[in-house]
Amino acid sequence: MARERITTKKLAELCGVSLGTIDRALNNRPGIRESTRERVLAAAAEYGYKPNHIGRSLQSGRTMDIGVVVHDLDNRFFSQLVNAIQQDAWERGYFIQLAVTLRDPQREKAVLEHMIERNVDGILLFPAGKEEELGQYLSSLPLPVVAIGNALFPEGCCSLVGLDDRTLIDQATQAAIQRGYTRLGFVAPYLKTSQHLNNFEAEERLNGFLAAAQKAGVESFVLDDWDYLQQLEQVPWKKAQTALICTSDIFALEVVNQLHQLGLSIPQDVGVMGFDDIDILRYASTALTTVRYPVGEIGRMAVRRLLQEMDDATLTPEKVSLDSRIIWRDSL
Amino acid sequence: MARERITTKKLAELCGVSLGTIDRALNNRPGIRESTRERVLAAAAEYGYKPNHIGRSLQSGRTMDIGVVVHDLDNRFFSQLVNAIQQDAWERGYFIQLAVTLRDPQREKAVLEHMIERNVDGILLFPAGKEEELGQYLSSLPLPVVAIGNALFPEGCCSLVGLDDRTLIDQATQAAIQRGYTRLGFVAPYLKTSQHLNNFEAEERLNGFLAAAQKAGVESFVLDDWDYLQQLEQVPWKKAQTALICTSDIFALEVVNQLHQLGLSIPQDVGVMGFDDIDILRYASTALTTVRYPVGEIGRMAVRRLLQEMDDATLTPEKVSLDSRIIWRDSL
DNA sequence: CTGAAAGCGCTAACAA
DNA sequence: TTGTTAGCGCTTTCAG
Repeated sequence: MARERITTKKLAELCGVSLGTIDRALNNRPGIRESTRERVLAAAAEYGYKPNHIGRSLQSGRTMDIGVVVHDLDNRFFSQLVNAIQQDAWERGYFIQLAVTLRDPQREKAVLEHMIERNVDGILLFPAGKEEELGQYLSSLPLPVVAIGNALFPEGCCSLVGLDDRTLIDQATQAAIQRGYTRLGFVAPYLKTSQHLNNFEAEERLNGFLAAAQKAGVESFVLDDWDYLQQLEQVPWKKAQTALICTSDIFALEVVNQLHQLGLSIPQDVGVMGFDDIDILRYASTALTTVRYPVGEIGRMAVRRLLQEMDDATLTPEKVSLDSRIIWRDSL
Repeated sequence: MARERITTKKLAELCGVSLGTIDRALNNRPGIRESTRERVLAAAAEYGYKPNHIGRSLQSGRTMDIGVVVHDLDNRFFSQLVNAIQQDAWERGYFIQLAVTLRDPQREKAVLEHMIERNVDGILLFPAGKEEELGQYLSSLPLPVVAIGNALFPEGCCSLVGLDDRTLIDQATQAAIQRGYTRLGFVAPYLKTSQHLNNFEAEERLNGFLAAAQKAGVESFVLDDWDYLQQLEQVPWKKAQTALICTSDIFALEVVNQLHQLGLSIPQDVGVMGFDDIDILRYASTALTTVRYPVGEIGRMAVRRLLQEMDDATLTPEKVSLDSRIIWRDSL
């Protein structure tokens, strides 16, 4: 806690010049004698002048901040995402304002309002709400928003960067079938209880799963509620070679724990496939086969797209799907 | 992308009143006729007026933002920390500006400069630099800084919220000795290569380890370089019951992987103790005994202390150490 | 090459 | 009860 911040005005007094001259010196503008510039810069250094970004923002109408809104950070996926975004944004000269929704559409709205009041130049959002209202609200905002992962309804109200979830799970399911599994289970615990939330990704994955199972004509079931671990106790594993396709690695790891509890071996008795390829799989009790979620690339792509839209307000919403692939390990 | 934002000035024109009246209506100030207030509020709603935080900040001198600077977010510990901070700050009406240092003192300095230019009201910092310069720099800032985890040198230049690392590891080491281990290894890979960095926590833990080992008079060794996993191949495990005390769970998990590779059983052949109690231990191949790092409480305590110092500039730096304890599981 | 003045959006102080 | 004015720190005119 120390000396007061000095402003351009005081600097002008101290140097005995006008504000215009200070500005020309500090910001490398032309039309100033070299000796004057040096004198000003020397004084600025001496008195520890630091530009006041607030004043500059008010004048320029830009804050060089982008707002990042995700569900939470306890979730490994989001922390990796935010990390990638922050890094990339920093390198492009932008700062991050961070807030979380806790999957609560009300809070999402509140957070977005705060972001707007703070005049961020653009927003990256992992949407929690799915109501039509959210889409309209976002389209009405005076700044660009890019959605990540979850799509918004109605579509087309803002750009989306994510994966082609449906096709990927379709392919993963087919791969499981090719490996000889004759019964397929899909694990997406929150699908049932949070229908009012934006579960675009999970729904797309479910659709991909169902499509593949139907095409192949194999038996299938869906565990879409939070009692999914107990449900596993009821499955007649011996009746058919079963593979469990999970919407995320975390659920897959829980499934693995539970299967071990039940005395079942993986993949001999049951096959398990995850989704995300989170880094902690490295330490897991079973090496999990999974679909890679290129979280870093998605973060960077989202930043890139957002900056484009910030730069050119006439750009129309676009859907960007990144590539991915199955990472084969030991669980399926 | 839609209608322009409306300002108080335009609102005043539209309502046919003055700026002062607009202010009184919008901010619930006294001295305005109720009917006028209602008329203004109705107009504000109709035209979608939203306050401009930038203008307000410039006038008030406060941004209601706090800067959060950590090493990175890939590290689970930091993402949990930031999560706790963000939640708590939000509830107290503050927003988070987030940036990472990547453990680079240069970048740390750059990031802090940006935070200051953006006029955050206070900063929470997990320090990367250790030079005396950083301490002096921080004390010279016109806003309060609270350090988390790592202390700053020279001490006393800002408050610190963390654990009593030395005592905790001392106790953990003693506990290992009581369990019958007769040789003790300490694992802190980065101690050797990053001596120019702020490793206050790790150094304190090393000191605690050495103190306990010396008191008990047992054989001890330290693995302080990045080849620690290879080093494990050289240890004559059969010669004495060995316990490995690790500075963090991540290293402990790597150690566990490597010991398994070497065909050793835990804890029969070797004991392993971690530090942090990160949540992913739940899925790990071995249930790790560890020292809990109360990351949520530390984040909240840091926010609390920072707000106090923001509120009262006369407060003098203080060191806050939170309680912790050993979580006994299967690895030691 | 330099200075003066206006204005970004908001609030606070003072008049009316 | 309402209006007017000045100013937060900075940039951008337009004069000189």
